[in-house]
Amino acid sequence: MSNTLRIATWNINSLRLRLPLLTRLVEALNPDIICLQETKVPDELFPDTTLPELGYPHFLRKGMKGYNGVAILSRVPIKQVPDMPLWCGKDDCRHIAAQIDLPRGPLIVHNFYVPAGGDEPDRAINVKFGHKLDLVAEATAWFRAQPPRRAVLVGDLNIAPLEHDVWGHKQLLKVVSHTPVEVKGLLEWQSEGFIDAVRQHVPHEQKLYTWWSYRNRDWRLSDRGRRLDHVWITPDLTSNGFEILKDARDWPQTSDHVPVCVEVGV
DNA sequence: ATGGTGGGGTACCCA
Repeated sequence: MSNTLRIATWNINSLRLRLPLLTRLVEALNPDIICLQETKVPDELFPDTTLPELGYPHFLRKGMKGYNGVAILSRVPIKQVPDMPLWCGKDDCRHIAAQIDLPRGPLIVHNFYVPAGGDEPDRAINVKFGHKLDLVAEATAWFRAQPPRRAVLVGDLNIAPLEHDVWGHKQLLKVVSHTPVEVKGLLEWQSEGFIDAVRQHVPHEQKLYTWWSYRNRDWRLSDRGRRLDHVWITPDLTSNGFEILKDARDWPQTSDHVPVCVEVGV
């Protein structure tokens, strides 16, 4: 018997504005669990009557006014994992974790929104870059102290770690999201017990993106993408396959990120 | 080299 869960992640860049697009996501990917980042909605304004109609009666959310915000929507019952760290001492709604009780034992789903990090890749002059590095380092230390098992970690991690996770490796070495110090940090975090559940299916010399800037008029033609959105699993789970919903980048009034979905053997 | 486009919320900040 194989038990699987389809787990999707999407930086939706305003949940309220793009609520209609969630229907398309469900039709295209049929996920059991949807992890969202940049919901940009305070909890008291969360659309909690619409989500059950979409087929997701179970959800957790952690939102604030204007910025950031994460949510986990589920077809099956979930409960919030309590007592998670306040990363970098900030209560800025960048992480939420769910527990799903399954026949083989509980599964933990972590949903992260790592800071973008500003423009200048130098923490001496850009506190946002320092914040990004610090959050990644804190998360690394946290998972080192309590090694994950039966866990899935998803989110907009805002770092493209591999050469072919960006359109131009050399061009982007000094661009925030692909600098060596960020890449090193992200890979160290991943090495605390996780496997890249998407890249394991794709040769490393093949380009793979999940984000295309709004600033390119013809995003598909210029194809200056980056793989900023990730799905990691612990080795006691299996990644049976994945989908990067590139077509979502052409949806009306869409996000600059596209959804990523992995079918996980749990 | 620069600026290009979005969202939030109503002046800029953030991506």
